[in-house]
Amino acid sequence: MNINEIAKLAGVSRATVSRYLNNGYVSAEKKEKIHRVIEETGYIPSTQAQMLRTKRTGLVGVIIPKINSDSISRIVAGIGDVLHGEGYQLLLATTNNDEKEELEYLQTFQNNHVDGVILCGTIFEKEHKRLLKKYQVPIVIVGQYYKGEACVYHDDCNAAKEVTRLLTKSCKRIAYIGVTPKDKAVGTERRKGFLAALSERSLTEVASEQVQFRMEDGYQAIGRILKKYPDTDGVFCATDHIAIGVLQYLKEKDNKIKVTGMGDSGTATIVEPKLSSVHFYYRESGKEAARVLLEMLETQVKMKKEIKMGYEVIERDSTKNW
Amino acid sequence: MNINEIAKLAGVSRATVSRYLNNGYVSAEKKEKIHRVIEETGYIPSTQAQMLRTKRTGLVGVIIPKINSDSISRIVAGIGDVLHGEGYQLLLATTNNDEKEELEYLQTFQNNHVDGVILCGTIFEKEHKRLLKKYQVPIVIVGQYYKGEACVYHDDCNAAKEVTRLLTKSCKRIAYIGVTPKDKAVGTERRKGFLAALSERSLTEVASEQVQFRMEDGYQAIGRILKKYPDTDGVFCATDHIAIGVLQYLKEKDNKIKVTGMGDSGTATIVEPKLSSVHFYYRESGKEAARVLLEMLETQVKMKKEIKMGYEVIERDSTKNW
DNA sequence: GCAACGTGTGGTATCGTTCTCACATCTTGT
DNA sequence: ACAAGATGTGAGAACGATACCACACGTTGC
Repeated sequence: MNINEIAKLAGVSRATVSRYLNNGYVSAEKKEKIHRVIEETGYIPSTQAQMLRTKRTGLVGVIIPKINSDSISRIVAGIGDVLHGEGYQLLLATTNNDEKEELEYLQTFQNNHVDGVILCGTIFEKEHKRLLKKYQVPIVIVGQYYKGEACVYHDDCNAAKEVTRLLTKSCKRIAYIGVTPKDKAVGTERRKGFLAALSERSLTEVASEQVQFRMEDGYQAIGRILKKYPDTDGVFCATDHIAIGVLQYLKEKDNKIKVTGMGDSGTATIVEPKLSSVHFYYRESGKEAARVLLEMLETQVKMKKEIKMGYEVIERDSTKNW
Repeated sequence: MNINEIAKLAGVSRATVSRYLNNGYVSAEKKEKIHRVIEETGYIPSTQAQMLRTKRTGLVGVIIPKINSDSISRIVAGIGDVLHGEGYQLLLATTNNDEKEELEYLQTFQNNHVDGVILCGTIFEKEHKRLLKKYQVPIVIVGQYYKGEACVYHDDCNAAKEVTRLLTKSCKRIAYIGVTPKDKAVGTERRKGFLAALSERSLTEVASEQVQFRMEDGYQAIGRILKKYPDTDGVFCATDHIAIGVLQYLKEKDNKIKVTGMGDSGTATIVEPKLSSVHFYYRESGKEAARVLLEMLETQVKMKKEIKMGYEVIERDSTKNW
């Protein structure tokens, strides 16, 4: 069932059917006829043919490190909120934190397929910069500041600074557990904020560990730290996941030092003690990124809008006496 | 840059370039020439044109109620594991638990766009049955048993039964908190298993609440139950989320009755007491569903394979004396 | 010697749309 | 009354690939 058949059945030309489906400029009489035929046959235009002809796919590629993450699934949900409403579908690509896969997907998406890309990135190396510099498809980066491209990011530095103050107000020997500085947002910025808060009080960190994003990493890191510096009285963790691993260790050892996380994951209020953390409006970030992309798609202009999202420090029990 | 240009530059016909890209049957000499031209120009075949011509899109539609869920994100991850490897991309559609949206996406996907569909369904009503009966696109249902279609589902009934035994071995006045029976897997089957375990010991439930999937629902439901039946000594919850809400309430009231969940979400080991639950191999379910779909895509046969996945009961602290 | 087959090649039709153009008709304003 | 514009229509050319067909050549086997 194609547009030709419909045209024949309705006794009009193919072009008129096409207009009926798109512009207008069709007489009421023929409109009625075409409408009836389409109704009867259940005809639906071939998206493939439309894609070929119009160069629009109605697809937006979303590249994420992994789906099974609180923050990322919220971002994706936000993107969906906005884009689904505008008739776009999300083409999801998970990279499993593999930089090479990420680059591959960027390539794939660029070549074809999608009208735009939203990149939920973590690490940007030379290869990324080269690729992004001459990227053909509208792209928005979310979760990281990236000079020269549209991006929606979080005020990681100040957020980290403020949450660290929950520690510095009562602790003197504070340790740091974070991630690789290659991750500018989570690794570098949060560390910068952490150190800024310490120097406000003329403190220096007791110890610093660099780990992955998993709970076990936090668990083990705090073990190493406490072994070496048993008098540590506060721990800053770059993510809630890490912090929860830390709490688990502390509970086992019945060591009630203070802990902060970042991200306010769903589990932050479930652990005991409830975790002090920073809430980022991830869903909003996703929405915002989608809106910027939409704007680029509509105007066809590559604008390098940079949107910094707010945050909210939430003090719970892990920075009190528990 | 299209296949014509490449053909011209390489001094061969368009067809030969096409063969070079697909079958073979090209002389070494021309292969070399074409290869060089493609290399130089960075030419990439238009997916849109390929889609139109071949009727293959390389896309698989995945319909899920919401992305921000432990079980679902694991299923999606599993689907991705398998399908990405075979050159398919996932087209994600979230329905926000809205039946109408789900039907819409099913329609959208059927009409065009995708080679196959994986439906992560919850509720199947008349409308679904009508639609699925004459569905044109290979489809696999995951998470629910569905007669007449390929499906990958879990042994919810026996899993619920076994996990309930963790309660019946020491409790006599057991309450039930579940979800709507419209959800066959989570609502009906799990309840059936629960009741079966009770009757093994000639027990009857003390109370039964039907709620949504959120933590707050569990929190409030257990409040209502304990108000009416303060001597309740065990609670079966149809999902971990609900159970965690229940635990939160119990901790606040310092009431240490026994609790079970189902699904073994990431938070089950984080709450205090650690939650006894059932582990479903969601990621495997996703993989399995993807494999079944692949088989259907390859053979072009609509097979109604039904795969029941295993489970593992995990006893933790919430069914011990905590 | 020639039928049968495998290999290699190009021409052309085709997929199902939308776009451009030419032209016809119907409203306006002056 | 007539130009200018809005409205309405269809023919035919794209879009960029693959599929099908015809044909050419070289090798076999009998």
